[in-house]
Order: sequence, then structure tokens, then C-alpha cells
Amino acid sequence: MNAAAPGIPEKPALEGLETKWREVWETAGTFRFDRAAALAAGKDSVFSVDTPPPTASGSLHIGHVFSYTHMDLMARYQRMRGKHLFFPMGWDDNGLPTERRVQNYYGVRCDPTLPYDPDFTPPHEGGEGSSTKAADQIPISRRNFVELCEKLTIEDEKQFEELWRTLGLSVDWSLTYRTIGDEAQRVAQRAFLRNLARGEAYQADAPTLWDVTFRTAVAQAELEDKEQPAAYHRVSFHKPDGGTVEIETTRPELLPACVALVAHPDDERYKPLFGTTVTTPIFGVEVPVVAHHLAQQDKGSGIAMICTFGDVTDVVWWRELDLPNRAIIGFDGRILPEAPAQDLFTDAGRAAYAELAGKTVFSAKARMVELLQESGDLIGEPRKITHPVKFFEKGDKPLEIVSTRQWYIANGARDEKLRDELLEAGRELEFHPDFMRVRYENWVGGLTGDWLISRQRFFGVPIPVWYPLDENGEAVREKPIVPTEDMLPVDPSSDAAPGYDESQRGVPGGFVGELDIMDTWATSSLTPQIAGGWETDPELFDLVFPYALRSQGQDIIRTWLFSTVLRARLEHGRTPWKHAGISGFIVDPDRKKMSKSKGNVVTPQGLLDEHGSDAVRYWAASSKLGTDAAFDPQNPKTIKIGRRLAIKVLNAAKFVYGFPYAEGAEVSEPLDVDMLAELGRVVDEATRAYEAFDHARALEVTEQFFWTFCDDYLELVKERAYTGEGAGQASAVAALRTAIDVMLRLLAPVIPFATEEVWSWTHEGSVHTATWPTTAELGVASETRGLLPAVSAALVGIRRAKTDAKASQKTPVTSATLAGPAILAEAADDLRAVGRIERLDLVEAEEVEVRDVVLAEVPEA
RNA sequence: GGGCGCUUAGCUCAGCUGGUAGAGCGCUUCGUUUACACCGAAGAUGCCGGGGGUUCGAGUCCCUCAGCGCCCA
Repeated sequence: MNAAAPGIPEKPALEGLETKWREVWETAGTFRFDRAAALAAGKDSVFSVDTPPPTASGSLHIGHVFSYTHMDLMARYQRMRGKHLFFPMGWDDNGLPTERRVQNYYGVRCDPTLPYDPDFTPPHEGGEGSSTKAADQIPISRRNFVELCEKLTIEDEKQFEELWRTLGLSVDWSLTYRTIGDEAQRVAQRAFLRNLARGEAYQADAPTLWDVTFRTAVAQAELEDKEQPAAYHRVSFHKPDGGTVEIETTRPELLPACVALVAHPDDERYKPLFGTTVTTPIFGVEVPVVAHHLAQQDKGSGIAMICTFGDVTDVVWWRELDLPNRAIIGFDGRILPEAPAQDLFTDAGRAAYAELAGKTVFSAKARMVELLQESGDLIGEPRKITHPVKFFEKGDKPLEIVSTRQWYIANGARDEKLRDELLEAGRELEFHPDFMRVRYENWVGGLTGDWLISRQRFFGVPIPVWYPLDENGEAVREKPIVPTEDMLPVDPSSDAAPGYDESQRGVPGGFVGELDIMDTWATSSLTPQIAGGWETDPELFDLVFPYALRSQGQDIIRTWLFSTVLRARLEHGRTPWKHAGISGFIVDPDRKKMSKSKGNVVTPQGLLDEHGSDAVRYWAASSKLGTDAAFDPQNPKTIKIGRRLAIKVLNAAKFVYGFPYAEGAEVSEPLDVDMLAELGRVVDEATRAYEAFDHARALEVTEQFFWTFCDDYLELVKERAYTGEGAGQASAVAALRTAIDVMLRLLAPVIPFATEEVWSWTHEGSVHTATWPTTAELGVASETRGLLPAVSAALVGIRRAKTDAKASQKTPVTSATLAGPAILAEAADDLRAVGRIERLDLVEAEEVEVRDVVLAEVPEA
């Protein structure tokens, strides 16, 4: 017999468990990917997780904690099932968010024309938000700027890792990657070069969605519709016979870029006009009237002007109707000094255009309206409306459409075969929940153009090409010079093109480097390849790819999930993962998405500090995949429940380990056997739930059992376990210990800190590398006999009698009658003990009922 | 406008392949018992969004309407 193990604290507490165990896990390498063992055991023994690299310069919020916990639950479950976990973590540090943060933090901005200053020190550090006005920002060279980006992201990433470690993510931190790191750049450039070689990457001069603030092209996936106020201006076009056609437009300033009028082919009002021409007001340019089904008969006057380019529909019309390009908006969002249609303008038109040139869209519109009023071509007052306008999701000015040369990667938008393949890939993927696949299919089906990957920015992976310069010093864009793969990563802005000397840069007959960088997603779409050592470590890559699981939020299905599927299809001809686990998002008590402006955002670190990591993880674990979770920072109920559970686990285990125990004791009492049989059902159900990616269900059944175990079973047998003798006593303690041992493992994925603490009291290794429980190890028949629930019901009856009498549960009972199934007799002694019942008469009946309870007289204290 | 999801106790949510409603929180009352007062016990609480249909039987299946949310136009 031994008493409580020496390591059990007098009063167990959650405080400090995070700090204690994260260090132990790190030192012991608990979550390290055991490559040698994985290789020996074969590919099927590996469970690889493709982790979303959070934006390093952003801030981690409660939604991240939610989704990353979901990922970790599955990882921990699989690890306990004996899988070798390949669980890396990455940071998405390249891209615009970092640039913007650096600008504000250091008070600088990038001017690529400036030379590098090796001694540069930033004017200040630590500015947040918009504390530095753009005008006060000091212009610095690209290299200086990139250095600051590097510096700041490394700081940010440390804090991220700190938070994830506190939360208890069972990541192998030796596998960390950064999307700006050398290996990521190498992978991104290699993948690009292969896309190029296969014809999947190409450059094209085309109308491009353009953010004038950031002066960069943006992709379809980065668009956001915003409702904007605007006004319909009714404008007259002139027919050759002297009559007029009135159109309505929200963008009169684009009149000089007008190339046609368009109406619906079925529109009786305009049918006679199709095939004729009209002239534009002010500018007098002759344009055709054309028919196209996208023209909306019920919008405005039913006939619209097509300009190059007012919106994406203009682009469609321009392309499908084969119209000329007369674009007038420059990269800075201002009207170009020279209009392409200049020669077609009347003299008055040229004079009018001269007034518009150089103006912003806003002021050009104002002036244009005046001009139209003066000429009498504006009919009536502008009519105010609100309508959706395309924005860059990170921008605050409407996107313009400019014609530029950009790099694209085929995504199926213009290639039916590829699109079908991508849809097929979506069907191969097991989405959890299944309906999330629809988001993917909608996106693939709705693509309107290939993926624009070039960005006119600074902090990102350079597009690895150079262009030869002809004898006039003009770049020959059609013949890009590419590096060999062993040269990667390259920066064409500082590395000389292969076969050239740096002195030939910019010289006729020499070369020029591509200055554009890639879209962030063009790198982060390759996280499986980056983390898995694609081409640099084939042995590893074969072991982990395709991955078992991609886990992410529902909001990035169209970006990260889609682009990763695309790249894997193009490069490997297969789907990059078997499962996609999709988490919902967090809403505040009013069902609104949490947002900073509402002031309802809580920092995850604060939550973890206040409630403990196990409690916060419990909250995340109690939501199913794909389901949005309500969160009230003022009253985080579910977190408190999680905290209570973790504390209860500590206390219950401590209590159980305090009973006298002899090694090798047998579970022989019917009640004990039945309790373990019930637990076996819980094990089965929890296992089934995890296999179906339903961690919430697994938690629910386990937790429910655990509370019954504490409130009923433990109460029933504690007398026998504590003061009993012989086989009965041994059986109780053996059953209690077995149950705790199993429940700790069932709960380990959810509350890793409390369970590890308890596990350490009686075990050497970590609970997180222990074997997931099975019914077999319980050593009892898998069939339950219904004894535990019957006894629980009897217990409730006894307690009710005492409660009704307003007596303490400790009050002795002289006599009572217990009606119920005969099986109750097998636990009568335990019932007598817990109820302090002197004489308990059993009567057979279907329903359990306790009656004729006679409480002993208790002298007033 | 199209699609997806949701609507069950005051709140947050479970309810698998149809069999006559559950949990936790909160609330009420009681209880200082050898784990736990961040505790324990007992109790009350619902025309399962509206309407229609299939069925012996519908929270569960079908249709329809409404509200909320998200995605895509």
C-alpha cells in the first residue's frame, strides 16, 4: 500500500502550468518530428499538417486562437493515435501589411530610386497606426526599407511564437518557416520558373485593377465591394441626324475614354441604333452603338457608355466587342496629360481635355460636369445613388483600371480543362464540414481572369527574370532571361542577369532586372512545399506530401486554400492534402463580426493570462468546425466552464490518488465494472468523433462522463475506497485509477496543461505521447449492464429526500425503501454508505424510486 | 440577383440513420461532507421561426414563407 505519490501538491492550481510545461515539452522535444522513426515506419505513419502562416505584421486575434486550437486538437489526437506528427509553423511576413506597418512604425517610406545608405537609422521607432503622416515619412532606398521590414517582422514573430507556445500548440518549433526567408524565396521562384517553362505563367499587357494609393496591381481575390455614394449624370450623345441619345453614367470624367455605347440586344428602344454611330458630347468622337447581353435594360436609361475603363464590365465589353483602348487614367489615379483619342477630338474637345489633364478623378469629374452643363449636354440634375464599387481589401480609395504589363499564372478562368481539374480537386478534398466545399466551387466557377501575381511593391519575393536591352536600350519583354534553379534565390534588381556583367545593367545591349515582386499569396500558396523541403530534401518531401490536413478559417478559402490547390495541381498534378478543416469565425454577442472599431476586441494574451490556456482552448474546442462562435469578452462563459473543468480534473485526480492502492488490484465489484464499461462507450464515441473531425462531440461525451464520474460514481465508492477492506476496496481504487488514466488521455488534446500535470504525478513520459485509450485496455466487457445509471438515479432519490427535508446530505437515515431493477442489489452497500442509511429495503420495480425515507433525529447543534 | 449556413429553455448550444425534447450557464431553494467554495445537492423553465405536406408518428424528411449571418455577382 502506498499513499499519495510524493509529487502531488497539497492544493493543485492551474496557475503556472503553462510556463512549467511548455519548457518541459521544449526541453524534452515532446513535439519534435521524429524523422528517422517516421522513415522507418513509412509514409502512412505520418500525419502532416499544413499550417496557415499568420500575417506577421498583423496582430493575432481571438479568431486565430480559435482556428489554431482546432488544428492542434486534431494534431494531438493523431499523435496519441501513434502518428508521427509533422507540424510546422510559419509566418507570413512578406507583403503590403508589413510595408505599411514599417512605414508607420519607423516613419519612413520606400523610394526605389534612392541609393542604399548603410548608416541609416530610422527617425523613430514604435509608431503605430497612422501616427506618422505620409508627408512626414522619410524616403529611403529599397534596400534600407527591406532591412527595416526584416527587422520588425523578426520582432513580431517572436511575440507570435510566444503566444502560440503559451496557448500550447504542439508545433515542432524547429520547423518554423518565413515567407520572406531564403528557402521560401527559393521555392516561390522555382515554382514560378516552372510555371513559366510550362506556359502557365505569362506576362500580358492588359487592363488591370489598380490601387492608386499603394500604386500596385491587385488580384481578384483581394477585391472587396463597398457601397459608395455616387450620382447618375444624364448625358446626351449626338446622332448623325441631329437627334440625341441619352445615357446615364456615374463617371462622366471618363467621357474622353468613351469607345462605344451599349444596350441589351433585346431592348426595343435601341434596336434601331445598333450598327450606327453617335458622337460624344464635348469631344466629338464618333463611337459605335453596340449590343451586349450584359447591358442592363432597367439600369439608368438602358443604354450605357463603354469607357476604357470605368469598371470590370467595361473590360468585358472591350474584350468581347473588340473595341479600341483609349484609357486616360494614370498610375497615380490622375488624368493622363495626353489622351489616346487626342487626334479624334474636336478642337473644343482638345481644349476641354487640357483642363482635365493632371486632375484627380474627383476634380476631373467636377470640371467635366461643368463643361457638360455649359454645352447643354447634361440633362437635369445629377441623381444621387449608392452602388457597390470595387476596392482593394486593404485600400481606402476605389480601384481604377489601368492598362499595364503584368505577370499572370493560369488559374482555370480562361482554360476549361484546368478549371475542371480544379473542381475535381475540390471533390477529392475532404472538407470538414462538407458544405464548405461550396465556397471553393463558387470561387473556382466565378473566376473572371487569370491570377495576377506581380506587385509593384518592395518587400516580397522578386519575380526572377531579367530582360535583354536592345541596341536602343529598350527592354525586350518577350524574351525574359531566367536563372537556373541552382542560382535561386535571386534578386534581379541587384543580381546581374546570367551571362551578363553588372556593368551592363541598363546599358543598350545589356540587361535590365524585373522590379516587380510577387503577390504574397504566390509564396504562401506554396507552404506545403516550403515546409516540406520540396526539391531540397526529397526524402522529407516524399514523407509528408501530400499533407494529411490543411486547417484554416473559412474567410481564406478563396485565397489561401484555392491558390494552394492550384499550385499543387500545376506542379505535382495532385491535391496537396487529404482533409481541409475549416473553422468558423468569432462574433460578438450582437452576432456581429468582432472588430477593432467597435472596441470589442480582446488580446489573446490577455485572455490566456486571465483565464489560463486550458480554459481558452476548451472554449475553442466546444465549437464544431465551420460553426461561428459567439464570444462576449465581458462574460466569457464557456471559458469559465473550461477553467472549472481543468480545476476539477486536478482535484478529482488528486483525491483518487489519495486512496490506498496496491499494485495489481483487480476490478471485481459490479458497479466498478459497469462504470468502466460506460467509460468504454465514451472512449468509442470520442474516438469516432475525432475520426470524423468532430472534436466538439468528443469533448462533450468525455466531459459529460467526467462530471457523472465525479458527482455520482466517485461519491458512491469513496467510502469503500477510503475505509473499505479487501477486494471491494481494491476494486474501487483500481477502477478509479483506471478511469482517471483514461479520461486524462481523452481530455489531453483539449486541456493539455492540466492533464499533463496530473499525468506527471504517476507517469514518467508525457500524456501527449501516450497512447490514445481503447476499450480493450479497460479489461471489462464492452456491454454495460445499466448499473451505474440506475444507481445514479437512486442516489438522486436519496439526496432529494434530504434536500426536501432541508437536511444536510450528511444526515443519517434510519430506514428507506429503494424500488428499482433487481440489479440495484449489486450496489446496495455503496448506496447505504453514501446515504448513511441504516436499513435499506429493496423492492423490484421498473422505475427507480426512493421512498419511506426516515431521517434520524439530529440534535440541534 | 444566385448560393451556403443558421433559427430548439432567459443566454450559449447538443440533438446521428424520423419514435413524442437535452446539457451547461443563469435563476430558485437547500447544504460548511475527509478532492474541489473557481464547491456540492435538489428544483422550475420550451405551440423546437411561421405555414403546408409525407408518415401510424416530424425538432429530425419534402415544399413554402420570414428573419439573421456569410460567400459570390
